[in-house]
Amino acid sequence: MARAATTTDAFNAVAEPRRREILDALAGGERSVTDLVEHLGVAQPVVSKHLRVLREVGLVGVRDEGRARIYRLEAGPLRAVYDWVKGYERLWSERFDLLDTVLEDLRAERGPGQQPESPESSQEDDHDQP
Amino acid sequence: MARAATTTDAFNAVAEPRRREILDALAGGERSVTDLVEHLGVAQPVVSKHLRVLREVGLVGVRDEGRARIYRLEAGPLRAVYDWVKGYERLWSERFDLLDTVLEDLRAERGPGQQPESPESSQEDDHDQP
DNA sequence: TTGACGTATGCCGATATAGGCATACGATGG
DNA sequence: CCATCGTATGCCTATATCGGCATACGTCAA
Repeated sequence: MARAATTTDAFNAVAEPRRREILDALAGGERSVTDLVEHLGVAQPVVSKHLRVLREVGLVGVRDEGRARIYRLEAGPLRAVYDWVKGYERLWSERFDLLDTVLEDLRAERGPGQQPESPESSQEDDHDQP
Repeated sequence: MARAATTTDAFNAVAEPRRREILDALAGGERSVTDLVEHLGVAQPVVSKHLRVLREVGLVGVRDEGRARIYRLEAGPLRAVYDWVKGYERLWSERFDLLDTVLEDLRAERGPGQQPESPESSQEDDHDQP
């Protein structure tokens, strides 16, 4: 067996940095291939090939305008990536690990039978690294 | 040039579904290799190899316990993925907002007891598979 | 020690990739 | 019709991959 095709899903398509750059560029608005070629500073066939991959996973859409092809971002498939990685958000902050420990300690101190006050509601703190 | 190594970064490491499964499993707590083998239902060498990749990008850590090796999640590197994809979140939300607007308009147009005018909404969708 | 256990590694084969280069192709303007 | 522009595609090479299988390695129990 070989590695999964880049066109398998957004995860694989987006693993390539150049393709991320393309998406980043398109996030600023529609662009023609030539536009992207200039923006990325790589050969045109390279860009066209990456665009093909992105199109196949539904991350970009195309529109014909005269002899040019205008590409646009279609972020939908990224949602799978987002949804997956989002679940790990709370895990990468050491500070948060510390907080976890503290909370656990508190819970323990309070003793069994006591409920911690609705910890479910405080979900959206932004845990940044110092 | 070939495709970037899976050990290049979290993006590449995580493109493999099996490795995501491993991380998901480890999110529930430390696990030995045998544990993971059972959990995933694949051959042991396969698991060991995936774990190697994950270790090389810093997504897991190991600890020796007797003859077993206990792996733990180390989510840090996922932050790069999260930070990148997070920027796109609002784009599919916007889409929904748009949809909401359209639906609202339709509802308003229809009014109490009115029919919606045949919506010619469907835009592009050029999902092609050559 | 011997042997069983838990893991890691080596080798193989089939498959794809990314980019370089040349070229094919459709649209447009003389 | 012909030349040119804007893009896509084909061919090529070097390189990795993932999984299967066998096996090496370290640890623990008799």
